[in-house]
Amino acid sequence: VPELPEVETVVRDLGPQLAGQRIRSVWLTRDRAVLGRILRYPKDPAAFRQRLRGRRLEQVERRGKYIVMRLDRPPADRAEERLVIHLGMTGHLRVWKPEEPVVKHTHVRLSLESGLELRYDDPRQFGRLLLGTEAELILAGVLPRLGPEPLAAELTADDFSRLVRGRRRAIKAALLDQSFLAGVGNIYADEACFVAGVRPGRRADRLTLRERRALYSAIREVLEKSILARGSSVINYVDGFGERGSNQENLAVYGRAGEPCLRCGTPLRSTRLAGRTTVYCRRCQR
DNA sequence: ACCTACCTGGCC
DNA sequence: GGCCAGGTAGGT
Repeated sequence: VPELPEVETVVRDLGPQLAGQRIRSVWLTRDRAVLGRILRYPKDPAAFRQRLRGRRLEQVERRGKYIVMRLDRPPADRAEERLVIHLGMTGHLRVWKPEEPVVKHTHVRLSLESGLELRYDDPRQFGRLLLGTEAELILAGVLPRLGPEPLAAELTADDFSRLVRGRRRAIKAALLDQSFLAGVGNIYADEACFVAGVRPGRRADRLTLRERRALYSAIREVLEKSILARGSSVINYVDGFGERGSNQENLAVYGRAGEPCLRCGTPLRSTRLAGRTTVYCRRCQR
């Protein structure tokens, strides 16, 4: 579900509600099988609870599709720990009033000093929670290395161009690879390729300089536009307040297979690429 | 650099 | 009942 714009929206929503809040208590589902899938580090639910209880949430940030919450320093002056959350396909992270009914598939609840509750629900259980220092999480192999942030000012068109030139796979496969670029998923990969006029199946290293530049701008454009629209709620994405985004109304190709291209009217084609449904216009995209 | 698996739920 | 879904990991 959530790609960069959706995660960014959740992070911006949660920041003010969570920053400075101490965690009073930690509730975890008693379903051990579910916990085993979701708690990636520490694996032991008791250890996870104990390490989180009483800690203060300092700041909420995003890295790729990950939500990163910095925690206050532990007593013994050890390195700073983070609570890292990936929403998978169907994860939701929201602040609730304690009296509000707990929705099905709620796996984690943190009660805060403010009296509110941070709840994590995830029907498909593809999301995950990690808690530890950066070194610890990297050592445990639970934090994959991520490529650059597509919206970072440091990533220039030339940088991007160089990265693309070095890949031999389909450009869309590269865009979906989080170690190549962090945060783009199936929706925005297709949308960016459309805006850039590039077929998703083109080999990355065969794109022209012009096309690589167009793609660089297109990626930033579709991501920024979606952030402004508070994300794409195609199926069940909601923001940190439980509200749907509106960027699904801006999507030109994703989910529009067979419908006329908005630019030329040709019916959009659907194919399978990198294991994902891929929609493009065979006339506008070369 | 591919597949397939991992889950639930919605739609045909 | 089967297929599909915005995600990754883990095996080949």
